[in-house]
Amino acid sequence: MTQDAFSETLITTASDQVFVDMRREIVEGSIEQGSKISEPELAKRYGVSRATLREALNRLESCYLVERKANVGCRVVALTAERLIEVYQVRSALEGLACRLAADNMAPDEVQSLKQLLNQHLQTQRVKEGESYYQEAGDLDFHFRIIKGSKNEHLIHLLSNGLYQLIRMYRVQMGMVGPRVSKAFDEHLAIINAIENHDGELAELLMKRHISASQANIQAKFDLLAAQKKAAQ
Amino acid sequence: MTQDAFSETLITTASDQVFVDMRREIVEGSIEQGSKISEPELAKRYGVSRATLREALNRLESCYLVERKANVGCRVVALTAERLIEVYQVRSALEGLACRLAADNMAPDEVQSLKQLLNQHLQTQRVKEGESYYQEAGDLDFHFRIIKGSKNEHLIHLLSNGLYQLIRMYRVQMGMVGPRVSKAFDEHLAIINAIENHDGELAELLMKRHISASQANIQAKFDLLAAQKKAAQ
DNA sequence: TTACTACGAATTGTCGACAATCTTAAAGAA
DNA sequence: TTCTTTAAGATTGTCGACAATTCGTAGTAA
Repeated sequence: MTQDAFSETLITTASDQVFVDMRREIVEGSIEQGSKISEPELAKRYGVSRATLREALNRLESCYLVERKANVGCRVVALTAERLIEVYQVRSALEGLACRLAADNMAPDEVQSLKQLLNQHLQTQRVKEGESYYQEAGDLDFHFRIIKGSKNEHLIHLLSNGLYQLIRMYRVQMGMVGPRVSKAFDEHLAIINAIENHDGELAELLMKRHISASQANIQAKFDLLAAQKKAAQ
Repeated sequence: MTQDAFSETLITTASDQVFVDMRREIVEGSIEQGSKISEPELAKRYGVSRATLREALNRLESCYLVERKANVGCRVVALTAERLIEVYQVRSALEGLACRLAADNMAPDEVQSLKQLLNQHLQTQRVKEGESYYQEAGDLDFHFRIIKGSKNEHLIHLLSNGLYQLIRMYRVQMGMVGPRVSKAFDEHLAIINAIENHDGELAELLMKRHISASQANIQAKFDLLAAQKKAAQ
């Protein structure tokens, strides 16, 4: 029984393992977006029965990575520009809330630890100059800590088990390693300061802006890729 | 193949039917909150195999009505005061967003139809004087229409398939038929006016307030019931 | 050629049985 | 007595097979 990195999923059963594996493959694009999922084929590939695979598919559906139709089957979700907007609208509202709650509920040592993490990121960033570390794992870590700091279990579940896998999927598959690294760092700093001052209103506002900027960044990348794709035809 | 009233669930398979039936029983309290669910027992009761039942349980889990632990089993969610607060914090953020979006995206005829519905509610209310109709179905209908008016599919799914069943569970089991009926009507009117004027900011604010009031109302009932329960011991 | 129908292959939904795990209760040791 | 250990019982997880439905194809008629 191990624990998964990207959500607090305890891996105890075979279907847990298949769920986590498939999730990784979908997020990273090994299993192509929009592609149909054949139950018999994948069951054989993961070495489990169809019942076990279907259990995993059910859970992938609840985090919006696949879509099912009765008697038809399962498809990996398709990353469209429209859906990106929808997801980020929801994310902004929820993570804004998380930030406001965190300003009230985060323990002082949690805040200190988060500030320390930011400093550490700054060091790493200076050395590696635009290395993808910060943008990927570091940014995720920052957001997760604030989400947890809200102490709202329902909200935490909704974001970390629900939305974030889909958001990661966009980021990974769009290849987000842009020039937003240093800007994002400053924004993170401002947010944590607001939280430290228990200024929930400001923290919420800053987080919403931060997320809007992130959305704009991904959207630009999306349009760029779409244009390249069109030119290649 | 029929359609379910409380979410756009198309009932095609046996597990669909079990899912909808169980959901109703849990929301209404026929299946007691906090109680353990025995797979063999319920499978027999619904006349399906365990596989089919488990499929339904998976979906009940994704709308937060049951909780599962690996190798241990399934429990109906317990309605606590803490959870009520958490859920309403999330609801307020999401439905506030829905309202803001609806102010931009709702079609004029949808707005008119909603105003008409409100008038109809007013008539009914005058006749039946505090009858539970408005509080239950009418209020739900109002909120659902605005949620749909946001045109954000992800948000719509999150609210109608996710949160609202849990919210209904609180309302039904707390026996919400209070004196908020007329007040709620006025609040609804103000909200739809803001939407009609495309004033998203105001609409969001009003909706958040409306939901806060609703939360306070349920919370009061919750405390009352808790006090009665304590006195009875 | 085009549209419709009917058939067959493949896929999904459902079932009953077996294996792995947890829970309960009894038995034994400190 | 109280705590630990162990074994039986029950419950969940997993499997392979069968039934129901869908999708593609070939064939027929207009």
